[in-house]
Amino acid sequence: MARKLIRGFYVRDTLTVAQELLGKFIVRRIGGKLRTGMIVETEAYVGPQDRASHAYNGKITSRNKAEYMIGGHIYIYLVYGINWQLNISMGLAGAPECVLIRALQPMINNWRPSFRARQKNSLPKGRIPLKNLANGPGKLCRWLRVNKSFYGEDLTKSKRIWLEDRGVKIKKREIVSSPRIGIDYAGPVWAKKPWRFYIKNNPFVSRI
DNA sequence: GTACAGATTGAG
DNA sequence: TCAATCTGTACT
Repeated sequence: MARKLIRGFYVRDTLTVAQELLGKFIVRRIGGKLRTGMIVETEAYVGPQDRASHAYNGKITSRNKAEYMIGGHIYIYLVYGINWQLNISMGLAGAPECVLIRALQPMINNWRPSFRARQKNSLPKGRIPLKNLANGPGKLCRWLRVNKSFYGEDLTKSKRIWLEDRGVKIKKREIVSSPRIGIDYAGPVWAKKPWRFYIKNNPFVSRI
């Protein structure tokens, strides 16, 4: 039933994969337990021509070099000093393309974090509505407990994080595309590209 | 060495 | 509406 996504899935056209990632599952092993969420929102970044991409104009730095890896590797970085952003490299080695995972639908019915969990994740006290657990790129990284230590991780080989196809099919007409979030600096042409994708009417997307 | 802004978030 | 918070990057 559940099939782990293999290299071939990621080594394809980035805009296509960004849409096909909707309905796929991220599985994260923490200790002996699995934490799973269905991807409901993504954004595509297609360097080097994309002004919104960290790899615009072919720029390579120690921060963004994971973007150039062959599809299926994690490109993760910190924004605003606090929030990690989980990206997956796409395409062939040397192609600076990636997909940002913006929101997950957590695969749990209810969740009241333990004191220990709150400490480790800097989570607020009390019950956290499922809806607000992973409905944003920074929040889902906190929930999955991923950070710089996952930089360059191979999703097809890792024992602590990978992606699965569980047979959920998202139809074309269920996919909404819109401009990407927070990239006005890229100028009107690139900021307007409808490269943000999310599942229509899904309550777990970061915003409408 | 220093300055500056950001693929966000949560509080007010 | 705005501050938090820190790293990468550019420039002196």
